[in-house]
Amino acid sequence: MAKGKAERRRANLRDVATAANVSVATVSRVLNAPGTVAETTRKRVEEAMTSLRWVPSAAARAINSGRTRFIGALVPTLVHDIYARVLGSLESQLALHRLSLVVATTQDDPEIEARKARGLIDIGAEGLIVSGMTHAQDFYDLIERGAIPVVATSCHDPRYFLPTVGYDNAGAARAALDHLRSLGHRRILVVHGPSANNDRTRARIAGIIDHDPQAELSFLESPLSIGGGCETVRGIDWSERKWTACLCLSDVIATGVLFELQRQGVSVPSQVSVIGTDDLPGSAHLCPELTTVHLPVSRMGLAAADAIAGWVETQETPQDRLLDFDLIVRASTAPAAQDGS
Amino acid sequence: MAKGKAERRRANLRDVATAANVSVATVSRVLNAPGTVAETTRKRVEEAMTSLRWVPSAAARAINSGRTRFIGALVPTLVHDIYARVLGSLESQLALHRLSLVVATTQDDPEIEARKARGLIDIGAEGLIVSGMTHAQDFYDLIERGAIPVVATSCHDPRYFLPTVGYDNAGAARAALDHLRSLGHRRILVVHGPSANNDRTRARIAGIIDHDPQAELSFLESPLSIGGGCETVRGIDWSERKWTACLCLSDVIATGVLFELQRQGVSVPSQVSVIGTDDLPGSAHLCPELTTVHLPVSRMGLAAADAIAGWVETQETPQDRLLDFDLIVRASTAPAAQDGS
DNA sequence: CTGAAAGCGCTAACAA
DNA sequence: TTGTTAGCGCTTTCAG
Repeated sequence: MAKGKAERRRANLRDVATAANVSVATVSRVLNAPGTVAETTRKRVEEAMTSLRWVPSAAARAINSGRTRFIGALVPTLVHDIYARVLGSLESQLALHRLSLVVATTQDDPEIEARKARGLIDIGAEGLIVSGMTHAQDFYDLIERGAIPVVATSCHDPRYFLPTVGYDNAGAARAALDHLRSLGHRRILVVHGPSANNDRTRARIAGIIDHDPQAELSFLESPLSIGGGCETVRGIDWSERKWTACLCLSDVIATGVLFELQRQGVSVPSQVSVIGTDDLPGSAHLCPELTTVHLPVSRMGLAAADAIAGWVETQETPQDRLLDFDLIVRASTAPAAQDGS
Repeated sequence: MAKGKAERRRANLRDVATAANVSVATVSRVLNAPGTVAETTRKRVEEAMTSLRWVPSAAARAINSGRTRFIGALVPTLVHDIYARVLGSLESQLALHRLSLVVATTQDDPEIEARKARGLIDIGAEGLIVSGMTHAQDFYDLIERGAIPVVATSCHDPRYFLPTVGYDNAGAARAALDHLRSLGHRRILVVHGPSANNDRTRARIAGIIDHDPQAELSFLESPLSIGGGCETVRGIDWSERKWTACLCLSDVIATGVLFELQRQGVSVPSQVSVIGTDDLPGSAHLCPELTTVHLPVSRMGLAAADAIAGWVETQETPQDRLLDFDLIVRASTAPAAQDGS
C-alpha cells in the first residue's frame, strides 16, 4: 500500500444525504440523536457515510456550537519533569471533560508567552492555563479583551487578577529551611534557579530571606538543570566549612549538587546536608535519597483541569485552590556537626 | 478588578461593519488585504474592532479555509524526558510553520491511542505524529478513512505503512553491545523496558539477540523509571561475577541501576560496567558519568515537524528520515577484569 | 475602493 | 419519523 493518498474532495453532509436518499437533517440526526431515526434509514445513512469515507468537519461543528473543545497550556518548557507531570495530569483530566490540550512553550519569556497566547486564542482555545503570575501587559490586554478563561498554576494568591491553583512557594521553601534549622544548621548555602520572570522562584527566595535571622544564608543562582547544579557548586571548597548545608530551591538543582559533591568526595549528609524542593520521581532514588519538599503537581494538574473545565462549561469563575506541600525527610540531611562557629 | 467577566454576546464581523458604516466585505478586507482598503476607511474599521472588542472566530475562518492549523501528537507519556524533548522541539518547529501542537498520551495502550486519535481528528487536527509502529487496527482504519497525514517517530522502516522519522533502534542497541564487547565483556546483563506494545524496545532487544554469539546475554524486563531500574537489580549479588557488565536499553533504567549499585557498594566501572541508551540530559552528570548511545531526539522532533508540515501544506507524502545515533563513551564502562571464565 | 451576495459544513427550529 | 430552511462568522467572487 502506497504511503500517498489520492486527493478527492472530502464528502460532506449533503453528499451523504444524497447518497442515502434522505435530507441533511436526517443525516445530522443519526449523528446527534440516533434514537429518533428509523432503524432502516439509519442503516442506509451509515452505509453512505462509510462508503463515502465521510469525516465530520470540526470547524463546522464548532461554528454552530460555539465550542472547539480544547484549551491551551502555556509552560516555560516541556523539558522539566515538573511541567511534564503537570501537563500529563492536566491532559488526562481534561480528557475526562472531553477537552483536549494544546501546549505551547514560553522559555520563561513573557513576550513569547503573549505571542503564543494570541496564537492559541486565534486557533480557538476556549481557555488557557498559564504558569505563575509574571506576564506581559500584552497578555493581560489579550485576555481582558477576549474575556477568555485563564487560570494560573504553580502559585497561590487570592488577590491576583486570575484564579490561582497551586501551592505556597514561600511556605515550601520555609519548610525546607526550618528542617535544616531544626537539625542545627545555621550557615546555609541557598541555590536557586533563575529568578528573572519567575515569580515562583522569587517567592521561594522571599519565603526564606529574613524568615529566620539566626540563619546565615548565602544565595547562588544556578541554571535550572542537573548540569547547572553541578557547575554552580563546582568551585566550592566544602572543607572550609563555610556552610554546613545546601538548600536547593529545586530538585533538579539539588540532583546536580549531589552529583558534584559525590564527585568531589564530599560526603552527604555527614559533611554537608542537602535538601531540595519539588520532589521529582527520581529524587527518592538518589544516593543518598534526597530530603525535599513534596509539591503536589499531579493533583495540581487535576485541579487546574477541573477549574478551567468548569469555567468554560458554566461561565463561572472558579475558586482559588491552595494545595498542601509536604516535607519528605530522607537520607540527605542530618544534624549539623558541632564546631566552634 | 473582579476575576469574573460579564458575558455579552461576542461581537462579530457584521457588528463591526455596522459600527464602522461599511460592509462586512470591507471589514474582511482590512483583515486579509489591508492594502486594498482606503486609509480612512481602514482606520474607522480598526477603531470599531477595538471598541467592540472584536475577536476573530477560529471556527469560521477554519470552515472557509479548510484549515485548523494544528496537528496532534500521540505519545506514550509526557513524564519521560525523551518524549518531553521530542515534543519540545516538535512544538517549536511547528510554530515556525505557524502550526500548533495538541498532545495526547496513550500509556502505551493501542486502544487508548486509537480513541485519542479519533478525538484529535474530531477536533480538527490536520495531521498526526505517533510514536513507533505498533498500533490498533481501529487506528489504521481511522487514518485510512480520514486520509489524514500521519508520521511515525522514534523508529525507522521504509517498508512501513506510514512515513517514519527516527533512528535505528536495533543498531543503537548493537552499538552499545559492541562497545561492551570491545572492552572484553562477555557475560552481560541486559535490562530493558516493557516490550509489550513497544516496538522500539523490541527492536533494541532484537538488535542484540543473536548479534554476537560469543556474548552470553541475560535479559531482565524493568519498569521504565529510575525506581524500576533500582528494583530490578536490587536482588542481584554482583560479587558472584555472574555478569561483568549491564547493558540498559534505556537511560532512565541505567540511572536507577547506577543508583542501586552505588547503594550496594558495587563500584562502577571497576566491578561492573554500565551502559545506557538514549543519552538524557542528566546522564552526562551521573556518578560515574554514564556511557550511552546518544539518540538525536531534538533533531527528530524537528524533522518530524518539517515532515508533517510539508505534508499538510503540499499534500505530498514526505520521505522517510533516518537519523544517526552516536556512542558516547564516558566513565561508566571499562575493560572487563580478567578472570577465568 | 467598496458592497452585495453566495456559499463553507453543519445544527436546530419548525413543519409536515 | 422526516424534510425545509434559516442561520453560525467569515471569505470570496463579481459588480459597481
